[in-house]
Amino acid sequence: MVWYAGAMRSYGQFCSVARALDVIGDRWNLLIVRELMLRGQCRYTDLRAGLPGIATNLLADRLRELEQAGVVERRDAPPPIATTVFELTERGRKLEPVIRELGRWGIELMPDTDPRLAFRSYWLEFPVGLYLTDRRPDAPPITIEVRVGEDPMVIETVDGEVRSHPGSVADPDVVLGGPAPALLGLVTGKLSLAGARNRGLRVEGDLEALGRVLPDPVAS
Amino acid sequence: MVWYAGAMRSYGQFCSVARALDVIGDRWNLLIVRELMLRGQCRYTDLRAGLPGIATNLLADRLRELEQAGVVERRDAPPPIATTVFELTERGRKLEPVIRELGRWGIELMPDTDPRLAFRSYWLEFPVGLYLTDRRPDAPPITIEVRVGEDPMVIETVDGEVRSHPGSVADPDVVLGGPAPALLGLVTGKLSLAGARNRGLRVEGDLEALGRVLPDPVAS
DNA sequence: CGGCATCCTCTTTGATACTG
DNA sequence: CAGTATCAAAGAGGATGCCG
Repeated sequence: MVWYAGAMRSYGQFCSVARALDVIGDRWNLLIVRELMLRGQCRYTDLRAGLPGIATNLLADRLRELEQAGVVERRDAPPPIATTVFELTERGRKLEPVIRELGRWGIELMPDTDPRLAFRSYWLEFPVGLYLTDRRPDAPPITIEVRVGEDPMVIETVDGEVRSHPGSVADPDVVLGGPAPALLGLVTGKLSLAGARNRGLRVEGDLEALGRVLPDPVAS
Repeated sequence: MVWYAGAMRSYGQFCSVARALDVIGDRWNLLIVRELMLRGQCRYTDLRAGLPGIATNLLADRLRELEQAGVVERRDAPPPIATTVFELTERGRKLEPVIRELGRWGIELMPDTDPRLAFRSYWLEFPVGLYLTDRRPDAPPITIEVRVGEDPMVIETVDGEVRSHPGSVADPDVVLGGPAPALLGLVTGKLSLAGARNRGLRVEGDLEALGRVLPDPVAS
């Protein structure tokens, strides 16, 4: 069967914004890029797990289109693994500012609470990178383990920067748990520590280490 | 008739990138924002003119959704004008970084030539702001008139910055004309002045003034 | 005119089932 | 695991009509 890979509907405008949207403006496309950006190499099944609700044929279509547009690369992993992995190309990685600005803009639209929404812990990496800063870069580094959603995540101070990534850590300075909206409110400064606890946040460990990276809260 | 304003399909994810796309991810939405950002207040008909190909019912639907989401504001202009105008709200204006990063990313995907694409001269304002700089901010200001597409546009140096806006100017230092791809190539540095002329660019006036704001070309 | 609403057709999406 | 096949529902595109 031949069908010329989607033909890629275009706005037909000589404008770089419109051209960008020709390529990554279709539904799901930027979320596929988000997944690959946050998790690196992904298998087809990993992507499905991070994109709840996507139809499997749509994911296959989109990956083909993004590959053709030079945003995504497909590689057949070597023998021991024997599976296909997808990852961003250089062009795809250049979408990071777009995704980050979208995420920044979307923060104000986040619901205070809605238990029906899907959640993956690594989605918190964007707000963590945007809102947390190390106020005492010369002090010894700290680590915070976040237990929200399925998999744990680590926040750590490295050379004055605050990084985060999936995974666990031995003997963290702080352990955070509870519902995602409470944690997000704490990270963005929309909730104070007390306010976040009211919303179900659980905090164990060194509160001073936590305060070192949190922004000043603007509300309760 | 009741129809609950589009119900606004959602990805259903607790992620600010997904939330942003819930609101401005639908087809045409970001281009509507682009139009309002570049042109300010617009009438319905102005928007249609800047969005060739949009179905009229879709534009009406989208404007209602964007209004409901607090991105766009509708105002009935006072008696003498007696028409409705649309403009961005504060939240809408905050989309500027998103649009700018999209435009930056899309530059590399622009075709070298394609006469079938629609074009409006004010669409050049994004690349102008991204690529042109005043290399001699202390020298007297200069003005460049661009005659590409239907309406003229002015580029001028103001306090060391390069600004652009629709309109004309008396006695400009340089007048540029010709096909849009040639002008874009010149602005982004993908074409030298000679290369742009080969592609149909017309230049009249003070070449030195022009060189003062252009980037170093990276190719011919 | 300016600002839509309706009607119709075509394409895209979503849900589910099935396959090498 | 990495998709393809199928089908119903929703959305997009185009033409036209309506009303102040």
